[in-house]
Amino acid sequence: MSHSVYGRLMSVDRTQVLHSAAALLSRKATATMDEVARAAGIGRATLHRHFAGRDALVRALEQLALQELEAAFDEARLDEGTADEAVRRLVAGMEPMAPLLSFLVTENQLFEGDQQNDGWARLDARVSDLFRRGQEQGTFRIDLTPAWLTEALYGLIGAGAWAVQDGRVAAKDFQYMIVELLLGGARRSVEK
Amino acid sequence: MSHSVYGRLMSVDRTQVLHSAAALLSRKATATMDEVARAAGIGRATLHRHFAGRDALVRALEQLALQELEAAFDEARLDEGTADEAVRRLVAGMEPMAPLLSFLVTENQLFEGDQQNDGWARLDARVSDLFRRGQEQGTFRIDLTPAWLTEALYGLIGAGAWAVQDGRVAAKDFQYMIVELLLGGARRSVEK
DNA sequence: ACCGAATGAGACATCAATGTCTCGCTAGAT
DNA sequence: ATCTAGCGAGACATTGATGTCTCATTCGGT
Repeated sequence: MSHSVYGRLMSVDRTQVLHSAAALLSRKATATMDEVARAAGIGRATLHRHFAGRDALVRALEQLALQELEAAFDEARLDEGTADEAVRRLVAGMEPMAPLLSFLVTENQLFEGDQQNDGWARLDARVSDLFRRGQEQGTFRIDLTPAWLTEALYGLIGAGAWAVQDGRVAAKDFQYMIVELLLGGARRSVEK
Repeated sequence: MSHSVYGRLMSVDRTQVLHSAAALLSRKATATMDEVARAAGIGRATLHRHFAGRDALVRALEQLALQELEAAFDEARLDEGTADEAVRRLVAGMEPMAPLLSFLVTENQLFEGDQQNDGWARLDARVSDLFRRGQEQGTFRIDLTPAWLTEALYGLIGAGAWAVQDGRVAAKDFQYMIVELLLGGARRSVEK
């Protein structure tokens, strides 16, 4: 009896398939199952063996995103240091999954009417708490609700990913543009 | 011979159909032609008589959005008053088409590889010019490029539309949240 | 060297959406 | 009152993606 990581043989790495699917779908949301399979370098039948259908694939992508986001949030240590610094660490940690995020956000129209996956609620709460902490510490203005700042963060990350992919913003400026707009805003502040 | 507005009889109002299609598609981007027809209160065959196919429908929606955005930009008088005030007028004028905008932005993955519709380029240029003007007048920081601020504006409007539709932000706060974040940012400024 | 599990390729049925057509009807013009 | 353009409803063929199956092959473990 052989058992590798998960107790059985694994020729195709499920995670690797998901990542290439994410890369493709974030560029072409309507990509076919066959295109996803080819992009991952596997056959369509094999893709079907691992993910029952397109829905299952999207669900798996969502789970992957949730898991990686939780990890990124942990690593960003949202409750340490100033809220400013925590936001910077957060954006930096989220950059690698910006394309996947923007795909899932648009795909989340699937969940309209359905129960919201509470995994997203947990993440939203963590970000909201961060902004709330910044407000309580006097760093952030209190007239913008934490909920809105959370939405704005996602929106700006999506816009940034799109702008970079379209060549309107240099990839190296991704974090700076988002963080500076979110934290500092377009209006010039006398402090700074 | 009879000729009304456009030289012939019109039982179904093409613009009205497009607006209801926009309302539906912004909520459910994968809506079927049949669903679009039902939402507009017409038959599927009739919808097909007016728009050859789904592509043609999306193109028409795009043209409608371009036309209404141009009008909104004109009415916002982007080159009058301070850049701040112009941005406020701009966001106010764009609010009614926020859902349509967010739909088209995600749908614009269709144009990947194709030629970008230069109508969008014109609009982008007008917004970019506004931000550039604000920079030259010393109101806006110069380390955020006009191109990025333009993308951010679209991104925030999309995020705002989504947040409102999802009940996370009150509709009446839509303009305020977007404008204040875009102009003032999350970091509290001593002036204000 | 052997064996079995998993894969790739392809065939196949299914299904949903699309696009086209016909036909009976109605509203508006004359 | 009549006529006709345009509509709704439905039937129909077509298309493309999906999901399932089979079979030969390959790769890893023993």
